[in-house]
Amino acid sequence: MAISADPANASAFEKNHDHGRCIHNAMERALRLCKQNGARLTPVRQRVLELIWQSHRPLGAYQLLEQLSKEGFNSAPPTVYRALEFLLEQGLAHRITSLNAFIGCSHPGCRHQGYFLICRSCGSAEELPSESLAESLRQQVSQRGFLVESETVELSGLCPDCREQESH
Amino acid sequence: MAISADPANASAFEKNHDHGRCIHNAMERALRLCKQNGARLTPVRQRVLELIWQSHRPLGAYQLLEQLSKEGFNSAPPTVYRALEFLLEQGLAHRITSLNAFIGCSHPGCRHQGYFLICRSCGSAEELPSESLAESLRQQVSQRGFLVESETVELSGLCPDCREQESH
DNA sequence: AAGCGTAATGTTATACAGTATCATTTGCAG
DNA sequence: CTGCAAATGATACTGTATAACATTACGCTT
Repeated sequence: MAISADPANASAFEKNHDHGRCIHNAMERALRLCKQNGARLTPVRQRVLELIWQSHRPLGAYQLLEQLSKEGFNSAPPTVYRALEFLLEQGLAHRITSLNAFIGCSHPGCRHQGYFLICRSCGSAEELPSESLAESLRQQVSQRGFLVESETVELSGLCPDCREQESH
Repeated sequence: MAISADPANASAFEKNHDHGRCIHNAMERALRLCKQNGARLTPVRQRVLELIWQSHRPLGAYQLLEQLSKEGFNSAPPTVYRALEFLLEQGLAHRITSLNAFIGCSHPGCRHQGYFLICRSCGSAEELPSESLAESLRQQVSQRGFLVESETVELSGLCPDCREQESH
């Protein structure tokens, strides 16, 4: 599999991109967006965001909690759930319902629902930004007079890399 | 809103269809399918299937459990989860991930993933059998070399009836 | 700089969802 | 009727998420 041209904006399924830079960029964007919205990216919130960016795999609330606890943060469930709620509100993270887990949003700022591809083998999840898909969903549904307010679209299977592995 | 032509096969959002008949039909089909597959539709399993058919709204495992308990069935969680597992395997029920709840399958027998429209106001959920949607999902995704094994597509919002209500 | 209101965090407890494990019973093929 | 496999019973536990209330920190006004 080829390495994407821009290492800071690579696919989650690209195992070799410059992840340090990738996280750094994400944090910069997050700070900018929060300032812009008059929202406070406090230490816990920032740290949670970093953690869910660090692994390109969705993380559960209690995994995050454990890490936070190691780092001296308060370690009761509400702490992490509040931080996550904030990040979801600001459009900085997504929730992966089918995994009870959370992941950083790869296109923060623009209002959107995430459509996700989740690899059952390596656990990575990638956001699928497809306007045409959104369009065809909307079309199907409005035909029936249904008003869509939120969408959960999560496809699970094998990412290109793992698919290759398994065929050996 | 008009009453659908076939009362036994109405939309979940049709509040006035012949629901007794609707359940009856579902149970007949279920029995036939199980016999066909050499699977045993035991009393708990049958009752759970009836319960999730009765309300056109997805029911949580513990709601089901409570009802079973009232009716003298064993009332420990594994009982209901086993029954649900069986029904999912047989393609008689679906799981609605975003609600942690379960609903009867309206097209049992044919292998398919359910795409769901869920009304946040009345709680009904309806299966959206859209081949074209499935097609466009598959297309988007195979472009990226991803192999889809299972799909979760759940759209939440307002059903036609509730939409009307709210506009008053 | 002091005081004040709101937002954020701390703390405890509990609700809700799902599974592991092992014992017991039931249904059915031989 | 016997012996195996499938189904159920029973207990305990793991994991996910929120309610409720106390306390602290922040930023604005005066």
